[in-house]
Amino acid sequence: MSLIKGRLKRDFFLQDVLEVARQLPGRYLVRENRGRVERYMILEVEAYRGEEDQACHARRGPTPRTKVMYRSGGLLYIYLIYGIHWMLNIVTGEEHHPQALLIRGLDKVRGPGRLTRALGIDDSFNGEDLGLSERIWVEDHGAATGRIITRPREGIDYAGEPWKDKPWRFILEQ
DNA sequence: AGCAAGATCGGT
DNA sequence: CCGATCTTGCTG
Repeated sequence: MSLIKGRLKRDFFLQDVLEVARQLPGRYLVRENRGRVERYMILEVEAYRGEEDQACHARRGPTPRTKVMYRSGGLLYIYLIYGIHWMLNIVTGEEHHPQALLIRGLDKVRGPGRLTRALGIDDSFNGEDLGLSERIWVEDHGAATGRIITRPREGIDYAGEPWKDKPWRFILEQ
């Protein structure tokens, strides 16, 4: 586990997605773009966990789109929703255990579609390695203030019971 | 080849 | 509440 201040290493993202979801809010998403480095505190994430999770894109098994979720943690999974918005996800867990965290909210940039637009993130980031990338990574700046609350995930009623009610949305309240 | 649905957002 | 906009994955 990376306890020193600085970039979170791959081992952090090899944990189970629910563990990463508890630990990620309060950490910083860092984007380097045209020589500028911008840091945004992560405030809200949502966990998608395994083929059995009927809300997870991996519920139908590996496909061209979801194959990155089957790789080991620390890579980005990017997809387009409604033909309009890019969604930013971080793959977690061990290889062959498809999991990902949707980044739903940053400090000053709420909403998963808005934040990718604000940070200039598109499908060219699919498969990007957070441990090695020169343009996007996550930093630990020490303990966050505030508490983390959980809520059901948004927009996944189609998943049915029990998946639609799992409290797998994690929000940092400050 | 055709089609229905979607981890959203902004405007009425 | 509705439309935008287009990829994905299922069906045949």
